[in-house]
Amino acid sequence: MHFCLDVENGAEYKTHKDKEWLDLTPFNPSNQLVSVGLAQHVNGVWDDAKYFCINHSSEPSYPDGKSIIQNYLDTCTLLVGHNIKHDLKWLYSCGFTYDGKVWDTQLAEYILQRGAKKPLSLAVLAEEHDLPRKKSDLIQNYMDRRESFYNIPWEVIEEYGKADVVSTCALYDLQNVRMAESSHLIPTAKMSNDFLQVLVKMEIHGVAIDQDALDAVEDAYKERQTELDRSLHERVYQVMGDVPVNLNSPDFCSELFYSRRVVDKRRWKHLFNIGTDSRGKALKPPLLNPRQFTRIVRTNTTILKIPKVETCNVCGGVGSIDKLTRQGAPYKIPPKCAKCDGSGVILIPTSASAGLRLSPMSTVDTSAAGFRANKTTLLKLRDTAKNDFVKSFIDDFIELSAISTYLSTFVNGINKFKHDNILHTNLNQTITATGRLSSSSPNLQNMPRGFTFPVKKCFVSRFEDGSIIEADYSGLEFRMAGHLSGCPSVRRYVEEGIDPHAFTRDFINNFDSNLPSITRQEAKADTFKPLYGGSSGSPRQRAYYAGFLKEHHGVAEWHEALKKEAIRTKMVRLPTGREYVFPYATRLPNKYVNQTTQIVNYPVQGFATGDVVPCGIIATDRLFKQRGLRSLLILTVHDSIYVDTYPGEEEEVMECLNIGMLSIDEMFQEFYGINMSFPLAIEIKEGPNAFEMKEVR
DNA sequence: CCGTCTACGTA
DNA sequence: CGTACGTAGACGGA
Repeated sequence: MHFCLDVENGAEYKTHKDKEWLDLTPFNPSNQLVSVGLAQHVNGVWDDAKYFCINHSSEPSYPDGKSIIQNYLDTCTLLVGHNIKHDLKWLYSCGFTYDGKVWDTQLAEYILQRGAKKPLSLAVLAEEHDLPRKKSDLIQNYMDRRESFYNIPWEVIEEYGKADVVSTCALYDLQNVRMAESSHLIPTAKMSNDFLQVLVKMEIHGVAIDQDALDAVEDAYKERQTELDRSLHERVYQVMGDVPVNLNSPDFCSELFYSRRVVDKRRWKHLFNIGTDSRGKALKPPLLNPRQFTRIVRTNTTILKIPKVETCNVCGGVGSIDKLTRQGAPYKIPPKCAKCDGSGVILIPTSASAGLRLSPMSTVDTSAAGFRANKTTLLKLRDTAKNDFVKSFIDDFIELSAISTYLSTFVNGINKFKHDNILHTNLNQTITATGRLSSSSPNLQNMPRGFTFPVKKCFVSRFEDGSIIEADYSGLEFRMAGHLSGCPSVRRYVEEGIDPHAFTRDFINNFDSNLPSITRQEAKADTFKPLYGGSSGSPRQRAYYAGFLKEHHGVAEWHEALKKEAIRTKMVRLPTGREYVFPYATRLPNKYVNQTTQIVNYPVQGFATGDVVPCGIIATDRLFKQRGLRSLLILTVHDSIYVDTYPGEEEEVMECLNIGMLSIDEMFQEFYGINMSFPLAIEIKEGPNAFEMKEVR
């Protein structure tokens, strides 16, 4: 029996650090499940949606609503919904159970879009395909007034909610037709929907937070932040004089480091092609030789001077002026002095140069406010710095910037989103162009790497004497590039146990012994660059990139084949059937193929982290269930799985990870009917928290 | 108030 | 012509 389902729920506006955000989750005790709408597929058509009140301020709850819904779920074999992960989280959190399959119309639409990042809301899709519409205008006023669904009149909710179900049913019917026309996408849709059900569990489990550990790390960071802030402000005063200081401001930092002020920001942006394209990617800077670059910089900036502070001669230092209203009364808030902008002082430039006088080297160093003050640019220019004052300033500034991010994004992020010491991140399936997950609220995919980041001490087991176990695929993207391309040399590297990143490191370090050597971690970027169509860099990097494609010539040949496929079909298809569209793939007169870097990257990224890893996670989840483990899957970060391990289950959890994550061949047979016999390997770490992890043999 | 830009971090 | 992401703060135009 097939059903289509949609829930409505209460949502609370929350405040954290003066910022407001809407909490829609079932994990917030002030949010309630308000209603459930259900339509049933009978004799090939959807019946009229039934609508149940669960919790509402004025409407009595539907008599036996919960058990009626549970009875439907018990007979259901396919549950359809738009963004059904949200509905399932609510149902499970309210005690409902469901064992059948799901079909998320949003997820299916995402797969049908083939990497084109177009809107996926039910409203837009209904409009686009001329389906029965959502009735968003019914609730718009209530939403604007921030009325909770719990308080919106019941008749309105019922009409709105039923319309959502009807709209979703129609979209599902249409998708059946479109999927039949592109039947190679069906296995990906089915796998993704199975994966969705594991993700629901992961999000509900969440990560347990040790608040004391988090507070301790926060205190340590804040102490260091205060010290760096004080010391940097002192030094800024020496080189800038008595000016307003904001080390978070790109505008101020540009002037501080480069001693120049942009005359006309609009013209500056135009000159250096600063901005983002329709997909949010940075535009390419213009090609200028050093002479042209220097000339443009000189003619469009003024040199900054240390100002002398004088009392404002208009307001006499008060900052406001004695102006009366038309009625002759004084203003409640006296108008600001226009001359000094309310500061009471005016700054007269002297002949002394201000700032740290770094010289930008090229267009890549420019930004909208002038010049970039990020880690890479500053480290690059640090070598050209005239004295130790500048060098140590740069070091301390870089450390402060990092600590500020750690505190504002990560420490605050955890505190902002956790519910009762459990952090339920969102694992989003329909965001990326490639098919991998994204993570939000908070983003747990961009935490600094484990052993470098003490904040991870707060990620602990919820079980007394429990532990955190993490398993990740070794060199997955490199291996899958080898599988997809059939490159014999990549396969040989894997079979002979050659570490590709160590190889890269040694190649680059042996190229010229006079240059500083790089670490294995740093070499990773160089391994991936040629794999994803990159070729520019320093002489030793370029030599390595050329060497990579010569060594792994199968990869180079595959890149050419992919480009041809993209030009011919405007599409690239993976062995799993997943597709990506490249509508502008053409060969330009200079032989370069538009969108090359995406054409060669998407298949590897998508296959490895969008097809292989989800299959490994589904398999691991099945093993946990079969063995009745109490340990919980709690997170995945692209090529890794985290488990909150129940004490005593450590060995069995590691066994499940080993079997599950390495059963891709079987999983691919099941979902896609294809072989994936390329050798895979995983590494397993265990610890009392996500910081103190030790590799387990 | 909202979009753009910069910066931080990850695989 | 490495790719893919999310979040916070500053800024600037409505």
